[in-house]
Amino acid sequence: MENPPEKTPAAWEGTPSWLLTQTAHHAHRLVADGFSSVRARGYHYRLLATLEESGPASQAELGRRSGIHVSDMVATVNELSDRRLVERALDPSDRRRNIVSLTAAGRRQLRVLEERLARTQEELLAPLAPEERQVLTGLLARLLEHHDRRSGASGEARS
Amino acid sequence: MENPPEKTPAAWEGTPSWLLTQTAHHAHRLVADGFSSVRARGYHYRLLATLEESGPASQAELGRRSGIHVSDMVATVNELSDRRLVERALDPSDRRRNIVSLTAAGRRQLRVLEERLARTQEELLAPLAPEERQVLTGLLARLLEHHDRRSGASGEARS
DNA sequence: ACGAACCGTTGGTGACTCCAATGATTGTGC
DNA sequence: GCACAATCATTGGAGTCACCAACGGTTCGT
Repeated sequence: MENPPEKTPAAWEGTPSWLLTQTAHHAHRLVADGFSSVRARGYHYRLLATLEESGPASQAELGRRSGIHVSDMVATVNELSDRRLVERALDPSDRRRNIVSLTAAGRRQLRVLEERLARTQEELLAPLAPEERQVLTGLLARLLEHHDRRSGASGEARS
Repeated sequence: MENPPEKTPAAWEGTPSWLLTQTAHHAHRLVADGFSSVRARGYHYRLLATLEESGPASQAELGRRSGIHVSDMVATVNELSDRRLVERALDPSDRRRNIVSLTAAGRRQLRVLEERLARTQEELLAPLAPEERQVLTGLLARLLEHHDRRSGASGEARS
């Protein structure tokens, strides 16, 4: 051709939304890669971590706590209970519910995932100085809180 | 129940990767919402913008320029050409290729999408002061560049 | 006891990304 | 010139994350 020399950096590449989503894509890939080496994915970690933090609960309750949609919770619990990382037991006091709880193996798996996750954070923020990392997380946290409030506003378990 | 009072903020909620992906999720939703009101999605905008910036090209070439996977390019071009926003013509000099080009309607649509996108950026960054916005985009850009280099390293059409 | 609300489950949608395989076409090496 | 390699468009699939509608079973409020 006769017009390719132009190295146009693409209009959208400077937009905050692009920077955010692309960086997040890298972050997600790093996390997923770290998890996949132990046959896990994001939902697995979130569920295990939620279970350890707030204890056994019904799937609906866990969904509220972890932000995982109830219908996705089914598959997640299935996958984890197939590998004996969580246990699904009937609630004798309410036969609608399954009470999901962490097994010893699940707790061990969680430790592994936490370690993987921590290493990923390092990798993700590698090019930034400690100070800059704080600035970044601070700004992101503010953005996140702002948008969480106006839409969804999840994370309310309190009565 | 009898044990919900604990308001555990969840371990992962402070991790940079969580903040990033969640904020990006909001960003993506805002952008998608803005686009969907004119029946468009991210790929449509990216393709239209790429076409305007670097001119008509084959689908493979457009894929390289826009970062859209070739197999997704097919569907994207289909959708846009169905609505006469782009044109798919056979390349007389190479019968393997389709030469995709922008129509007048496509250019108009691009103007609309750009306007939507710009408004979305405002919405996204609403809680941040102008100075903070610059800091954020700067940090994100550095992260993105870093990770773009080590993986993929796409965006190289020049020799 | 009846209806409302809740629970788990199934099955589907959508966006974005990526991969493998295929047939047609072009270019290259010999 | 011809066989082989490379390129192009296309199809079909996968995987992650998120969300929705509907179902039957269960419990709760009235």
